[in-house]
Amino acid sequence: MQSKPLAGRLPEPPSPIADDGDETHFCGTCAFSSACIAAGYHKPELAELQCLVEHVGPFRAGEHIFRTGDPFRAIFAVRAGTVKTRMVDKEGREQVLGFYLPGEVIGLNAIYPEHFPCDAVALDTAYFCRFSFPAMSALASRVPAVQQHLFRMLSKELGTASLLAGDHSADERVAAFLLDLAGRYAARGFSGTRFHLSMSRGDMANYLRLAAETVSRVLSRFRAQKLIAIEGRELELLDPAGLRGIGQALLRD
Amino acid sequence: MQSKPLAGRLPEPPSPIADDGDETHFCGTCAFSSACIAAGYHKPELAELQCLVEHVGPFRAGEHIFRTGDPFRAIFAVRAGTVKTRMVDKEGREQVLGFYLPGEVIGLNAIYPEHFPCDAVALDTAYFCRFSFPAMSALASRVPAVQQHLFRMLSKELGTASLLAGDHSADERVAAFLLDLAGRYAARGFSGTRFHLSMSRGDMANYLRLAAETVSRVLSRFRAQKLIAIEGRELELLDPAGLRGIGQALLRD
DNA sequence: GCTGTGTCTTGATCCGGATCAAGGCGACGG
DNA sequence: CCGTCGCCTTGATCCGGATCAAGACACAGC
Repeated sequence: MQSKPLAGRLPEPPSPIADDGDETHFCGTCAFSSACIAAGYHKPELAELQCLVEHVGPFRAGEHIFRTGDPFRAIFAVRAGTVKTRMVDKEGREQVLGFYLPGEVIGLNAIYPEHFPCDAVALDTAYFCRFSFPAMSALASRVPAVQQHLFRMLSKELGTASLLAGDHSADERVAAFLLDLAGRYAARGFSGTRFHLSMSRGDMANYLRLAAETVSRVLSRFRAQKLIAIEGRELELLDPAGLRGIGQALLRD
Repeated sequence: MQSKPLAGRLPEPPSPIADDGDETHFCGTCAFSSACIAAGYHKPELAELQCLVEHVGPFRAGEHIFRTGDPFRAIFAVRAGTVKTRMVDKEGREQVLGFYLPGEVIGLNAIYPEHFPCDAVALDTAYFCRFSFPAMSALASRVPAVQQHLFRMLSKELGTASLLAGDHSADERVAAFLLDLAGRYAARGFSGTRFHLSMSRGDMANYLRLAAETVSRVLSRFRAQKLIAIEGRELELLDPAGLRGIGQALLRD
């Protein structure tokens, strides 16, 4: 089973949400926040955005937010915790498609097939905002900022998908992965130099198309080279510039 | 430079377009056709779809439809010919992101960054419909079917991006690639068993994260196993079921 | 005709990372 | 307390595909 082996985990239940807000405000870290800001908080349409949102959770580590084949009815914004999405082929082999941090959105790849093409699994205790997609589409028709925001989120995810497309060395992959996580944490207002890796080495390796042993070796080497400090899943980037030098081929090509 | 080494190429200029239509009809093979059908051909809004379209081309093999960094103003539907999209890192290494056949759309990954994150290069003589994106967005706000279609196209491309995510053998990759192309040709009304490979072995290999030599060897082996007939870039699938058996791990996991 | 160029194919060798194997460590349950 | 179970780390070996190399072929230009 999934586990949370470390004693000192983030104290999520006490303060799970950066800014849950009142009736007219939205989570400050949320991917939709800029849509709200662009449209203005007080327009009546935004009240509808509140109406079509449903807070769901908590999900414990290992629990599914949705499963492959589930009919698509909503997208989910992560309010707290971390999620992996994955596909499992008929031989039972898992392929991790991505990790999603607070403020990021899962389920966009289900619009076209109308059924979720992958599983979403909580890596730690996680909370979500559930947006009914039909309601969201209807709102998008009336509020250009919401439509534009959906287009942008979809397009953005296209870009990240092509990030790990190339064939790169294990060092490049791991360095780029750590920097990517760091940047995403920083973009949401968290520390971009010290953070907790919510995923196991195995998930990380699977996502990066490496063996878990290789990831472990690379991390050990990076530590020996004073590029990072890492103990279990607690990570600190000691030399982001050095990592950038290693991983640059994968970043903003 | 790019070349078209084979003498007997498709006679594109004579009949480049499957169904170019009149004022109220659209290319039958076009990715937008279902949006038009869903909305009905005769609604006045669809006349606007005609207005915001501009036919561009021809582009000769090797010419750029857009370049990395160009400001994003429009998306392009392929009317005839084939396109590759690619990123080139600062060391000059190329990474092919995808190939686009008639009826498919390029440029969706530029919405978020607002600049094209990649080059689009014609692989043979190619023609396009250019859709102004601001106009398209405005139309999408008024015609739900257009909005929905854009969402679906974006979401669909997310799915294909995760197709080549896993780590698979060279045989699996090549088999899945050939079947993918076959399926896309068939979906547009072309033959799904005999078609021309517009891309070089090098581009194919680059896209599949293999060496060109490996692709060449795999194709030779598939030919020896009577799975395919291939001569230069002319391909026939002799045993699609056999290929499916090899590539199934990559197809609709 | 000859020559240069780019593409494709095939063979020989090499290497990065996968795989196999073993051991450490912390958490948990008896 | 000990035993089990995951997860992580490190070492030893192996292999698929990259790389190096050479040659075939078609075509364009002179």
